[in-house]
Amino acid sequence: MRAVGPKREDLEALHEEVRDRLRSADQLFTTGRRRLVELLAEVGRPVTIPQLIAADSGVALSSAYRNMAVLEQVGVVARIVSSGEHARFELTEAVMGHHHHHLICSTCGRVDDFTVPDDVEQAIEDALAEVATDSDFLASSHRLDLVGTCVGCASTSG
Amino acid sequence: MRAVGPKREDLEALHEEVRDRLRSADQLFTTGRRRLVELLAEVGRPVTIPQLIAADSGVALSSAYRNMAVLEQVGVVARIVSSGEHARFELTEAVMGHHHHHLICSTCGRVDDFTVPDDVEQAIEDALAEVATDSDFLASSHRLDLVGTCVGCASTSG
DNA sequence: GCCCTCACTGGGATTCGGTCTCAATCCGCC
DNA sequence: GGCGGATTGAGACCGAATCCCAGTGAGGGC
Repeated sequence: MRAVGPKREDLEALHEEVRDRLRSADQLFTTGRRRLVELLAEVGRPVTIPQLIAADSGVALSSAYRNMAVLEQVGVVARIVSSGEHARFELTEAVMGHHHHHLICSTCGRVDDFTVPDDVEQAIEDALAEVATDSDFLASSHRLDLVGTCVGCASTSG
Repeated sequence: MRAVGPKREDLEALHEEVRDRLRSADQLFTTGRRRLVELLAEVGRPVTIPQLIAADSGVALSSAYRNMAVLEQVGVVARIVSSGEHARFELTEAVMGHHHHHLICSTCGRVDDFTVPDDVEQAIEDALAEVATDSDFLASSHRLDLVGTCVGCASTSG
């Protein structure tokens, strides 16, 4: 029983946070945007716009893409372009409050979150800081993805 | 003076390797495919098809994409979809002989290669192996990208 | 609570990266 | 050198994502 959605208070705190961020950018916290945030919070992993529409037929394609762009701009959602297919969206680490990485299934495209132990994370950050310095590169973040085959695809194909 | 291209012998060894891999898949090592491999070896970092065509106007769009797909299939080139823009291609670690990661400029989209110390790489692999086990995920590879701003964009924008 | 204004919505047209089609061409083999 | 099949290249086509614009809803002033 995973990804059954956040507890009530968490959801309200999340909406509060989103509302503030939108206001700071002179944007309204409309019903459609609220719905997108709720859907993303419910599924708890990166999903595509078609998936969101399938889950809630009341969401319009163009509005979904436009609102995702707005929410991305204010730092509420992150866009993930893992392959050539549909882009995926998830709530950012900034609003969810925990740093994580992605398990990417190269067969079905599914993406899940995972975390690594703090000491490994620290080692990675240290190493990357050095690389950035050596390369005259202003690093803002890092991405660590694990690419392979998810349980579902593994059992289906083999 | 970086990325001025590989030494003569390296290039021939590379062509040999590519020819073998293509033959194993019942594919020909044609002039067009040779040209693509040469161009990729010359630039030494992930580039888009339009960039390759700009560098060598004798390359046709459809053929370039088709041949990249073929070369990808036989493990000679890797496709990188860093953002919503053009996909980028580079020679694989298998034919170039060294494991590396990517510096991605979120402003101009430019991608460069970098490596991390062996001990850090090992720590990452160990941690990921454990994650994969815990998640019932069959991992085939990992990707570690550093996202930020490259020197060119940093100096241009201020 | 009501109206007025203006941002937001949504359906379809449009853009654009990438793939497919198909006749012409090239390559490897005999 | 000639034959047969794979490859090429120009353009048609496809699909993801964006743009356009008339209609709608949200929030502020009264």
